[in-house]
Amino acid sequence: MAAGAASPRERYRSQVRAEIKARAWDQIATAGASGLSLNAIAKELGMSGPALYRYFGGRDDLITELVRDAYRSLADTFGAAADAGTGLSGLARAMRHWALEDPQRYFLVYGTPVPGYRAPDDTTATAREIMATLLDVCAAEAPGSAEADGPGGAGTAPADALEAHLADHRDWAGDHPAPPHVLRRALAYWTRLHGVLSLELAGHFTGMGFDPEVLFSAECEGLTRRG
Amino acid sequence: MAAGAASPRERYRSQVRAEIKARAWDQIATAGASGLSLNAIAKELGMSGPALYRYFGGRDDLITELVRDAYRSLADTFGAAADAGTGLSGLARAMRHWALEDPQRYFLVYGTPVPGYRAPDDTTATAREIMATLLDVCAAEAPGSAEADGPGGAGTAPADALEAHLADHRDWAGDHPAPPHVLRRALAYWTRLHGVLSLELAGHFTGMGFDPEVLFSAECEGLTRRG
DNA sequence: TGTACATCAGTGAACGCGCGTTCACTGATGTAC
DNA sequence: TGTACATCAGTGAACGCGCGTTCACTGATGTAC
Repeated sequence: MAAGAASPRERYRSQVRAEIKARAWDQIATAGASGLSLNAIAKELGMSGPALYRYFGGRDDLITELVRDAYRSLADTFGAAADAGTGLSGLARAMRHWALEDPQRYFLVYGTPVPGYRAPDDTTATAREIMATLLDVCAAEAPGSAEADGPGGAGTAPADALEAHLADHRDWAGDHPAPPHVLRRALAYWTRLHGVLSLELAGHFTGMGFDPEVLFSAECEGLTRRG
Repeated sequence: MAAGAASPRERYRSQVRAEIKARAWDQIATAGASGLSLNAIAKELGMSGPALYRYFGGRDDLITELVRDAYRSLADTFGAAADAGTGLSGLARAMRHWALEDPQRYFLVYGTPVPGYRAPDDTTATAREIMATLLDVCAAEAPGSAEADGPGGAGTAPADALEAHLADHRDWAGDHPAPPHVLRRALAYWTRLHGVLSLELAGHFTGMGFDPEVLFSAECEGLTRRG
């Protein structure tokens, strides 16, 4: 932190900004993102509606900022989990924890897209950072060759087709040196986690009788060990 | 159809009801479920706002009806795919087709839950019907014993733990005679499909460079064949 | 076939509401000399 | 240290808007005799 000391005004400003965001998150948790209201936030903060325009360009700007923060916090969570050296399943558990901690934050990123809205451009970079972390951990953990994969892994025609396809379509991996079978595993792992999480968070397992965590664990390990 | 012939009035009524719903779907596709407006629907239909109250109790009733229809149409799609005898991957492809046909319909069922709203009770029954169909097809296709599963299948500790857990927590399967390893495979299959679909439909693969369909196919076959 | 009545689709005015946002203004806080 | 000025947080009134919903009413369609 080499930046000059923030002036009192700047400190105050960012404090209020943070408070506004906190209230915004509360509201999203209560009424969903579409129920977010500037006036309601202002009221909860004990100030008048128009005051918020000192801090955000408007409702859309505020939401954009929340989306950005949500992406950022997942990327950080991922980064920390990778540094902890707990491997792929550590990454998965970190993600599940992050999601359960605030389901609406998860949904703001991975939930139903609102038709008109476009996420800010820099989230793409953050999304790739997340994938890069996943690829790092995946590469470190992967067996040296594809044939170590089992059912659903290399050796089945569609999995081979996918690996071949990914070898030629790896924009999302940037310049990561991961070989195709790692790309495939990372991608499959990623989607499987989201499969369990999105259903769990949306409540589609409630009333089914089983514990989502057990299912999650099984999906966690499914791609990393073999039977 | 043994019911008595519908009176002209009844015919007209259900026609208008259908038209209202159709417009509602259009609107959801355009602005998301939260942007659905009775007045706007009425305007598009060339009638006044209050007229809709002849057909639905109000906005919430209309949405509830749409949710019910969405569940029903997926259950029917599943049923037809099962009858077609195209196996598990036929089921999966039918589901993907159903989802791509109208992403907002998918999201109305599996997307971000709106915190206050509760789905109508009878959707639970439809949801179980869907799982029952999945179990049927899964059971027909499954190898006779668990040991035929590969990596991520039986033989790994978490997968065994899941099977054991499911053997004791099978409310969702009703009285379906499927053995534990079929329960596990059905559930894993189900969540994996949703993993790819929810990310694809929400647009998280756009700009990544690969074709979601290839990934989907790989996940389709992953649990059904072995390498 | 014709008349009397009931049903019911649809209208138009009105209700209260909360929303995002603008604008001119006040008053406190900081800065420059 | 004190004064003059600039910055800027926050207010309150007002704007137009679209929303869901109610209500009394009109007029057409169906039914019963």
